[in-house]
Amino acid sequence: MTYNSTLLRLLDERGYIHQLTDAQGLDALAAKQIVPGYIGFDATAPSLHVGSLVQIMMLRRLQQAGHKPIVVMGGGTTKVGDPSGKDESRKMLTSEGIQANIASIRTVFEKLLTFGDGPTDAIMVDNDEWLSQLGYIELLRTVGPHFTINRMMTFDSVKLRLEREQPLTFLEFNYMILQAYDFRELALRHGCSLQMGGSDQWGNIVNGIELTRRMEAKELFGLTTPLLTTADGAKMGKTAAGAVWLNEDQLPAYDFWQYWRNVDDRDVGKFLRLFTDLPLDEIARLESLEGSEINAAKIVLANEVTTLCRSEDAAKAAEATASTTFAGGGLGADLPVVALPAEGLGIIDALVGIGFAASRGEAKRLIAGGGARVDGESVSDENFHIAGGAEVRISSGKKKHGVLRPN
RNA sequence: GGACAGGUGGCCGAGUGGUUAAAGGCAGCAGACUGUAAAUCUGCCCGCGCAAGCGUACGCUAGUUCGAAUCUAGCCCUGUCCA
Repeated sequence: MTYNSTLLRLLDERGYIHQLTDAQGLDALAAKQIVPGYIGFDATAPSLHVGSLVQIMMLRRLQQAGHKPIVVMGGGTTKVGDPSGKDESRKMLTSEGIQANIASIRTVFEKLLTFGDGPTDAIMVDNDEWLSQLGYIELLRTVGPHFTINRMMTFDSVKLRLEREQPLTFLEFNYMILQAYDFRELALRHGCSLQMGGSDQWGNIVNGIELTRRMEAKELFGLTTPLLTTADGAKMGKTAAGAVWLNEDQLPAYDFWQYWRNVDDRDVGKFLRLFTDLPLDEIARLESLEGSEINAAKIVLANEVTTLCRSEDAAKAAEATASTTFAGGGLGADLPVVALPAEGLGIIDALVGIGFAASRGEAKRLIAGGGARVDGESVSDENFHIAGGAEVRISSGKKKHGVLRPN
């Protein structure tokens, strides 16, 4: 369908919309007034990773379209501890830990959204503010009657667990109630009328809408994004080194840049639309590049996203490092560096030291497989000694490079 | 509280006394081919050691045995059904 509001047109043409509860209703509302909309985020780690970037960008679009983004941090839900994790994740975060995480996560939002007190300025709230105030009996009496177990059992999150015979705790079962409660609370406190989220949040969002309709007779809207996977079917944001973190102190800018530079050909257009502000005709042009020319589009993607999430300088530095490292075979400034003692260093220690191998055994396997290089030359002798005194380039495979620098 | 089924490496999943550091798959790393892509093929994939080897590891603990992921007991956890 075609939309009248800037908001839905923008979200639609850039590929953010998967499901929408009431397209006409939201379209009409967004066309005539400022719509405060929110998305909830986890506070379990000091940084979000690229898996959350779609949601963050959607808040940015909301603001670009003249509406008000509300970032909801799940401080309250985090406090409870996420029981869905496997055996090890029983750790309960302390309040201080959660607050520190929220502060750290906020730095990224500040790059992508404009915060303040204005009508379309973004705000950040913590659901701990209201969730920790809830009394159990009170909650049961007020929201309890609006949920039937019958219906809760039909939600995918519940159904899948039961079908796979995996444990589903009462705590988790209550998540959807708390989430629904959040939406109502935000509607009352901030006039919030839209909740967005990943497609897995659909059920939670709908619950919030229904709860608020029943309790407050207010009409709210929900919108979900498509589940973002890479072209080869993997979930976004995982690489060799683990998650692709948005915060600089969790992942150096050069590695962040490299993640986007190495994206699958088929994902380039989609990612440009979702993760950059480039105009659509420009994206169409980049996307149509074929063969090795698409690499130019990937560089644009990497630069744009790195600029947004980190800084323009970081993007430039990363690109410069990449081009001298890959094209010239030189040493870029952004490469990881390890000190090279005057007496030199064994190849194994060098590989472990710079983090290309987790253990000495792994370093040896890398060497045996022909993947270890010093100054571009493959090293097959695990006793190889790197002479001290001069800067040396060390590589694991063709993509991971580092510098050994005399100290 | 009871009956039954189960708890294996990052994940899934074989394995019921020695030839099992544990089949197979996925994920990951490297090589070849390329475009710092994909697909494909090949090798690697617990730690230490140049190596023979050593140390850890199959929910936890204690046993049986020359020898246990495999047998026994207790405990913890999960599922299904029952109270």
